[in-house]
Amino acid sequence: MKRAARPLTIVDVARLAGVSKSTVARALAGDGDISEATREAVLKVARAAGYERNRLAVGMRSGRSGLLGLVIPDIANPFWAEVARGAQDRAQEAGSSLMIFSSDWDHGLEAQHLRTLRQARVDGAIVNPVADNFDDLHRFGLPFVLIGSSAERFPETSSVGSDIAQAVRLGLDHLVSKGHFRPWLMLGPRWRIARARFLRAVTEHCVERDVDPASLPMEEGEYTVAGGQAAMRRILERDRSGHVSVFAANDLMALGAMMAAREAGRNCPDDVSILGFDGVPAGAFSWPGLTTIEKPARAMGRRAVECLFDELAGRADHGRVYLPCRLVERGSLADRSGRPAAAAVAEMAAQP
Amino acid sequence: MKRAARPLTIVDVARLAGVSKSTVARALAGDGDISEATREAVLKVARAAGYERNRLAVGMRSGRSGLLGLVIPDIANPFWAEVARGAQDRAQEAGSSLMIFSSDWDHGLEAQHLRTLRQARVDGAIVNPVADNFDDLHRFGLPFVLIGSSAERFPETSSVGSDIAQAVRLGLDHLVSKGHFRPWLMLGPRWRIARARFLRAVTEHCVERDVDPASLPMEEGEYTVAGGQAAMRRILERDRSGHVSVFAANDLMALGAMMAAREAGRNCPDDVSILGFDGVPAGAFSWPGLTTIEKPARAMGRRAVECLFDELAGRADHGRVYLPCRLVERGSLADRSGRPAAAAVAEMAAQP
DNA sequence: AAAATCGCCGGTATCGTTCCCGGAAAGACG
DNA sequence: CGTCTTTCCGGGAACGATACCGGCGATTTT
Repeated sequence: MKRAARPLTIVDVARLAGVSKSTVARALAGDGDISEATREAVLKVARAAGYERNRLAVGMRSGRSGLLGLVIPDIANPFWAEVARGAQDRAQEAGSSLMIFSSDWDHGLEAQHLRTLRQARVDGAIVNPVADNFDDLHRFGLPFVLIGSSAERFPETSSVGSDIAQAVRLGLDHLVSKGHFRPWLMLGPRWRIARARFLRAVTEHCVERDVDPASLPMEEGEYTVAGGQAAMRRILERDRSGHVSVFAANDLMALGAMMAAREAGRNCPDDVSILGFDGVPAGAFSWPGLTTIEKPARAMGRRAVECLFDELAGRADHGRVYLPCRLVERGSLADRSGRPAAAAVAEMAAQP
Repeated sequence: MKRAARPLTIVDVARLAGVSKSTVARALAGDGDISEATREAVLKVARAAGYERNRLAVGMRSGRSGLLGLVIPDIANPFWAEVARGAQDRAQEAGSSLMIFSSDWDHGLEAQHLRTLRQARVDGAIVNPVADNFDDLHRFGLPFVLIGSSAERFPETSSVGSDIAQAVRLGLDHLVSKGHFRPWLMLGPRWRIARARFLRAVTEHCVERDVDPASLPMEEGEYTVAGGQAAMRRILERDRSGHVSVFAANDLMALGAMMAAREAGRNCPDDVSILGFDGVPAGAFSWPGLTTIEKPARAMGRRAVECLFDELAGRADHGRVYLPCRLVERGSLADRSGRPAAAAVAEMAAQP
């Protein structure tokens, strides 16, 4: 156990190998003017001596620190944790490491994190910006990639998100295929960017299918369990027409809706059908299991890192990447496709 | 928007302020031989010019990078994500930043992450070691603090964990207070260190209460939903004595047990009572809500960083810190304390 | 055969910061 | 007034690595 207190440097290796430090640097870099024989010899000596490259010094001289930044709302949120994991894995494959920061949807914190990243001389960053806080990003001065929503304001940067339009299509088609022709839409609060995107996707899909978007009933609430619970209570009050179907814009709201239904003595999926959106792990443990549309969180993280590398390499196409979502069927949606046609027509005609 | 492509250096600030770079360094450091007047002036110039300290260079020259490492099994696991969040917050308060790595319970990956941390010249690290992989840690060569379990093998390093003994006491006392005198113990697999600690705590508590530990029935399985489900099926097969109570060593297992009970047509909490251990968020959304013992994950993260700072400052007492757990009552535990005494006695006498 | 090219390597400057040393100015004291 | 501290600041040497330049043989070109 005689590990040297002070780590070895490149000149130590050079002395041990009987070459100059330039040669050692070339051997380590792997691409310089060096013969295969000496490279092997040098690397062998370096390994045997337990040399480990000082990435601080490398970053300082070469201008590339090998560090990447990730600024997300909250690492303790399961969705963002998945994103972080994907980014982490991809960064590691490329030999860089990730510095993760949680902004808690707070402008000041976000600005502070961006400053920290600049001081750490990260090569670039992946950011999910707090709504309306684009000034700090504009003066960030380093390459970055957006993740999540709200990419509209940055025409010159690339971004990675989930394909909301495709997800909504998937959800509505599934609802219809199970015999739910007029589902309630449970939306988030008006100031959230995600709400507008969700609603727009619904409208477009309705137009494609020759359905009047205005015919779909709506309720709204916070993107939380409590918000979904409250919204569901209002829905159950307004809708007395037998089976109630709900398409929630968020899994937590969907879970809340499930709880509200139970409180009201309604059984899911017999009396109430619920479709969620996100794919949080908790949805698998509820009863019944939450049928939902899963966002590709981990893949988004991976892809964002790849986009950032493109940006860094100068071969940036500034594209928007929208990754497809996946339907996860569990048990919260009743199959009503076998009902007599008359019943379906009656439901469609009913006014809540 | 004319941000300089190349960031300013300390000599730029020196030129702007009309002093030497040493003086600027002193002003920035905040404690050197410098008059209050010049410090103010220099800082003002630095701020106005948008100077930002290069932490790479600082780390290189001073030997302290301001970087901390955190190696955990999986950042996408809600428990570890909470730990990471706590560590992150505390590190930020102290002006350092955290590099997080997921080992996936894999020896090779863990070793690789430790190497990366050494190359990044982190000041120290917080590690939840993969079982039996202590060699890599021993040759890590940098200050570190253990988090989670398995601290026994490192008498010379401090560690932070949850107080399993107190948690088990809390759980067993609560079970008894609700009239569950002989709960099943649902344990993890034999090779996991946590299992032994849990079992030891149970034994100690039983001895204190003059109960024969061997009288408590047990089942075991993987620390997963599927593992808990399988274990619960075996329990229900073996125990035909009316109400079945289970103390699971892990929330995921508890959730699995709940699902198995439902499959078997048993109602929770009327026919079956379940107590979990961990405090994962999903437990709040199950039906019924999972009564559980919550580990102070975020506090553990914070505390681990503080211990690491102590270690770095040389004032390490190499202590073991065990943070208390908290009982969270939801609905998975029936209150049977009001039953006639005869029934309770009969239950205690019954053989599964 | 002289000149140009090429592969491979060593020496030196440099990245941005901190640390140490020495010196100038200012105050203290006999 | 001379000397001795004390306070404050500037100059240079590191830290560990890479970038660049130039040199030396060996090979190729004209």
